[in-house]
Amino acid sequence: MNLLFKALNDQTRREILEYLKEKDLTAGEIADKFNISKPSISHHLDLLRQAGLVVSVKEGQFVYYALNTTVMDEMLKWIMQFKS
Amino acid sequence: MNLLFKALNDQTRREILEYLKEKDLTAGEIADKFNISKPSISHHLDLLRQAGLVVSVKEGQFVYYALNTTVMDEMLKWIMQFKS
DNA sequence: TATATATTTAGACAAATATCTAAATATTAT
DNA sequence: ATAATATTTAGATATTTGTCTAAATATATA
Repeated sequence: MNLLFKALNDQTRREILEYLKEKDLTAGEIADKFNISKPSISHHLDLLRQAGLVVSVKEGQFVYYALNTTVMDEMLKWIMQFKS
Repeated sequence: MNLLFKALNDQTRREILEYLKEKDLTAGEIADKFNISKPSISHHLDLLRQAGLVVSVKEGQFVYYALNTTVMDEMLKWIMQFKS
């Protein structure tokens, strides 16, 4: 839960997730969407991966990132406890 | 959204919300539940208030804090966009 | 094999954050 | 009025975080 909330506590990372909602993207394609250096984006992707929010697959020289929403269920459940 | 995610990105603050789920509490009662100084708890409560997650009402020398879950709806909606 | 491309790692740095103690403010009770 | 209680504000400090540049690693291509 800590890693999850931490990962989502950043506008850039939340936007990355929204891009990945549309389709899988390489690290470079993601970086191109922001005015932030590639190493910084790489770091953001690492935090998202640590939280389980994305998975990465290497294809040749590219690394594809894809959304994994299953970990969000835990968070949904946590929030829902307050709404009942 | 930023303030909301920020407020929830802390174990102590999340626990405060869980205590407030049971019943309204004064600042002092909340502080008593943690091994953290009262000023620090006061600061946590301020962040929760900024996020709209709690409201406070002064009653005499006490300040009662109560949960406000309506702001969680926005967050729920944001998360749900990924689950559909 | 040498070069170009894609990505990550390493290390540095400024800004944000969680915490503390001391002091200030507000209210109640003697 | 004075003292006691509840809470917040102010200011300091160590840690965490987001960012950068430079370098390292891995893969593809000429």
